[in-house]
Amino acid sequence: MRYWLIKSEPDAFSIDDLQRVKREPWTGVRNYQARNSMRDDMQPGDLAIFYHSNATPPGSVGVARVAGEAYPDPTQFDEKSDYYDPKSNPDAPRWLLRDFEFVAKFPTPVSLTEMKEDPALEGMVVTLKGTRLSITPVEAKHFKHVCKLGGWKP
DNA sequence: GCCAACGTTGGC
DNA sequence: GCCAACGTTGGC
Repeated sequence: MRYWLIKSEPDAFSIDDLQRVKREPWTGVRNYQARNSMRDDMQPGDLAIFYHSNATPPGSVGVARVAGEAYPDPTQFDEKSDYYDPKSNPDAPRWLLRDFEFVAKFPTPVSLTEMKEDPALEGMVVTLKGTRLSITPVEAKHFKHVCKLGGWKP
């Protein structure tokens, strides 16, 4: 079992949206490192902190679960999509994704500021300066601590 | 393969 | 809206 953090802008897709739809394909990731995490490193059942970026305040708001295996992101072939990638070949798709299932919304959201100030979360990627990666691995102890701060028991 | 220019992310 | 960080692109 591995742990992850996935970022989403709540204006585009929030934890409430995930709670409503229950399961969502994580479309639009166009960064190779993040793609490799989804393609190679995730296992069905892994848990991920759901993080709101570009929010007020930014922070961790819940938990999602990796649902199923990696498959091609359909938006890369959709000319009308913002995520259309004309260089991606349908015979060898460049962008793969996973579905995520809703697990929990934290009773108490954990702001980025709070995470940065907490010594127990030292070294967690999302708290480091200049980290723009939308999908990052999370250590088990960090995952558990964020859940505790959020008032949720795994 | 270097690296300058450019685009994007995302906190503030 | 600003801008630091940093990934990508493309000329050479």
